[in-house]
Order: sequence, then C-alpha cells, then structure tokens
Amino acid sequence: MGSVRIIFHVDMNSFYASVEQAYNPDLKGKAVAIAGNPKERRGIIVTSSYEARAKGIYTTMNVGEALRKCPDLIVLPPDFPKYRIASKAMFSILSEYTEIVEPVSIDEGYIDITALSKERHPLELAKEIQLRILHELDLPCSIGIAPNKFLAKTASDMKKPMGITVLRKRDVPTKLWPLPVIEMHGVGESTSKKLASLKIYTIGDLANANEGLLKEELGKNGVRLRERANGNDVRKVDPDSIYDTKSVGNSTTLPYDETDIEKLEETFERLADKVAERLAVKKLCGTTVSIQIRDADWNNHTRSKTLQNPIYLKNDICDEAINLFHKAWDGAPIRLLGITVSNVKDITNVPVQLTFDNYEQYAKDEPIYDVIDDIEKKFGKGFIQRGISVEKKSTYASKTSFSKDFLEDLKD
DNA sequence: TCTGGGGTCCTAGGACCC
DNA sequence: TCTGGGGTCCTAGGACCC
Repeated sequence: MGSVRIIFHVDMNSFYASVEQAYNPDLKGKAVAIAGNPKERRGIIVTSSYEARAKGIYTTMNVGEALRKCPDLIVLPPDFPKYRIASKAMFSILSEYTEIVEPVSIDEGYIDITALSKERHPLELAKEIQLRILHELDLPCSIGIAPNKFLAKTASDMKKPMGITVLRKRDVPTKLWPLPVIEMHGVGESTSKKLASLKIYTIGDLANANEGLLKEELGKNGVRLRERANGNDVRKVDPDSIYDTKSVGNSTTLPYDETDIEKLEETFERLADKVAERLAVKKLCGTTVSIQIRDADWNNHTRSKTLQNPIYLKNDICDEAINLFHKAWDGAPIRLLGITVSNVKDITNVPVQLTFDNYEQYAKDEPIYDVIDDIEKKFGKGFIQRGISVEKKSTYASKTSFSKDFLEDLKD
C-alpha cells in the first residue's frame, strides 16, 4: 500500500493588502484595498484588508461603488515588484524545510513534508512556519494540513486569517459532505447549476452520485470532482510545474467601447509589445497566436492561428494578431482586446531566427549563407528581413517571412 | 455584484494520415 | 469504392482559479 502523504497548503491572507500594510505600518488596522486602475472604469477591487471586508468590500467590486460604501477606504494601485519580493521571501522560508515546494500562484503553494514528519509533528511544523512568516515578513497566512492537495487546499480555506486546519480523509463525511457543492474548489456557478439539475446539491450528494451519470453529463471533470468529493486526489506536489509555461498573454479593457480601427490597431501594438517583452524575460517563443475580443455585451470571441515556425518578436506577433482581427471583426464596438502566444518552447532549443542585422554572425559557417547570397543577388541587399532559420546541417526558409512577390517568383 | 487581467485544462468538430 | 478505426493537430469556445 502507498503510504499516507502529509501535504501543507500555505495560503497568504489578503496578500497584496497585507504586503502594503507590512511596508507601511500606518495602514495597519485600516480599510485598505488594491485596485487595478482606480480612476478608470476598469478599476475593480483585487484584494482588500480584513478591515475593509468587514465594511462590505469584496474582490471584483467596482472602485466607485467601494468608495461609496466605505468612504475612508484607502485605495492603492498594485505594486507587483513589491509583492514578488514578499512572495519570494515566503517561498524561501518554505524551501528551508523541504525541496518539494510547488508555488501555485504569487500567494499560495504546496509543500510535501511527508519525509520531515518522521522527525517533527506536522502541527508544530505548521505553527513554526506560520509564525516565521508572520515575524520575519510581517505577513499572515493560513495553512491546511492533509494527505493530498485537494484536502490541504480545502483546509487552508477553512480558517482565515492565521488559521491552521487539519483535514483527514476520515473527516470528509462530517466536514465536507454537508457543504453546498459550489464551495468545492473546481466547482463554479456553471457546474453547480448543472449539478443542481441532476439533484446534486451538496458535496455529499456529489460524492455518492452515479459515476456513469457524471461522466455523461460533465465529462472527465465530473468523474474527477466526484473523486475529490470523496477526499481522493493523487496529484503530486510538483516543484517544476512553474517552469513549464503553456502560454503568455496580455489583454486590456478599453477606456470605452471602441470602433475606431486606428485605436484598435494601436492597442494591438501595445499588447504585442508586452507579450513580446514577457516572452523575452522567460526566454520563450511560440507557434500559436490567439486574439481575444470582448464586445459591449460581454460576449467573448477568440481567433487563433498556428504558424510553421515559432515567433517572439513584437512585430510578428502584432501582424498575426491584426490579421486575425480583421478576419473576425464585424465592426461592432469592442470592450476588450487580448493577445496570447501559446504552444510555447524554450527559445534556446529552437532554430535561430535571423534578421538582416544578425544573419551574418550566425550564418557564417552554414550552407544557408549561400542561399542568402543568391536571394540578395536576385532581389538586392536588404531584401531579407527575417525568417531564414538555421539548424544544424539543414536550412529552410520560413513561408511566412517573405513578401508575396518573392513567393510568386519562387514558383517558376 | 454588471464585472480586471493573469493563467490552466477540457471539449467537440473538422482536417488529415495511415 | 463510398467504406473502418485510430491517432494527431488545429480551431473555437467554455469553465474555473487567483
């Protein structure tokens, strides 16, 4: 039999607000909220201190509304560099105890302390970690202790702020089953409605529901949720999960619903610039470009295109995005635009994409050099802009990289 | 309560290949 | 000749989480 694991879920309490309060003690004990962009319509509350929550402030609330409800609310813009520093410090405390640390987001993570638990009582360990984070970083957190990720996560949610909760598998029928099914992580509004139509209202109903029925109505997610409702979850704590990014995107809600194509194209420029920048930081490139369009009625549309060769440059991303946009847009006012690059790979494992400026230094010893020469003889120096790729012992020209004229010419 | 921006995972249909 | 089954990739949309 596989032995029982012991997993902690560490969840920082109202993280952004707590970090602000830690940096500026004047904010302690006060109603503090972090809002996306306090002056524009996109200004919504992202996090708020417990003092603010007590006055009816909640996440996603509009800033104007929040201020009406709580006039002395201190609204701050987010300061991500600050939060990242606090986050790193928190995870570095966790990694003093074990290497099996999995950051889930900036303010929460799992650790597997099964091995450590031979020497130390898990509850004592949790108390120590919680107090260290409080004393060294001035930040409150809640910790869930359980034999798997789902139960640990559920447990950390049960007591906030500064809670420590143990949730054993044998506690599931008494502590979880009576709760409405929407309380479960992984069940949102849509799933809970679907479940209600199947007369499944509580987590207990879900745990004891017919598996075939769930599979039929909700696909594999239904089966998985049923497992979780029974307290089962075999997912490992994976320290490497943060290193495999699947996509990089950026989106923005426009100041007002927009129909002006120039403004929209400018927006795509900015989005592409940010995506390119963030890809560069992560040393990634990708083959699929998607755009997201949200109209005034909150209807979302996506369009995507998968290319032959991965891209990462701002202009390449922007061109693809604008092309997709023109194919999809019917002229209706637009509320939000987004660009995402997916199917990403590490840029160092990908054939070098040459530009006119750098091809000489890369191509010197490669057969591609002759090809470039030939092309330049035919079309003049400066014709090649990008898209000659060099791989060990093989060369190819990217389809998407040359002008139409050039492709026409190749036909004969 | 009329809603930001970052993501992940899943599904279903169609194209295409063997 | 109009007919199987399996697998992979692409696209669009949806659900969920923080």
